[in-house]
Amino acid sequence: MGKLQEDFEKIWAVIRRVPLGRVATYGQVAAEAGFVKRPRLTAQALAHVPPGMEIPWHRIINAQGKSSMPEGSRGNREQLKRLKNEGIKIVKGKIDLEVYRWRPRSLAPLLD
DNA sequence: TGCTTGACCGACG
DNA sequence: ACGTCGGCCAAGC
Repeated sequence: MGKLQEDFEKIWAVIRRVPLGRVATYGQVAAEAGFVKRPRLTAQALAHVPPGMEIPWHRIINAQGKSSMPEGSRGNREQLKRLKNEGIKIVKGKIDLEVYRWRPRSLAPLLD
């Protein structure tokens, strides 16, 4: 396994902890996985999720409270649809992070 | 080898 | 509520 692949695993592990009905930002996920200031690693990890792997990818949104997928794209609609199904309110394409952001017990892993 | 591009972010004006 | 900038770093060309 390459190092990048291992990093992806850590990111995916964090994403799997985001509970139903809540969301997390790219930067938040990266930091929680031990990669501060590397939100793009989360984006990359999501883009490389193996087919068939079960993971709540739709709960990851950007720091502006919006889906980062191209507006109007299939993925974008699918994401918003799933979030609504989980009871999340979306006003003008935006989610209130103050209300729906996932708040884990530990802010960052001290181990690795 | 160098430059551009990303499912990004926070600070600043 | 914008637009810009610098930080970040793997991939593709």
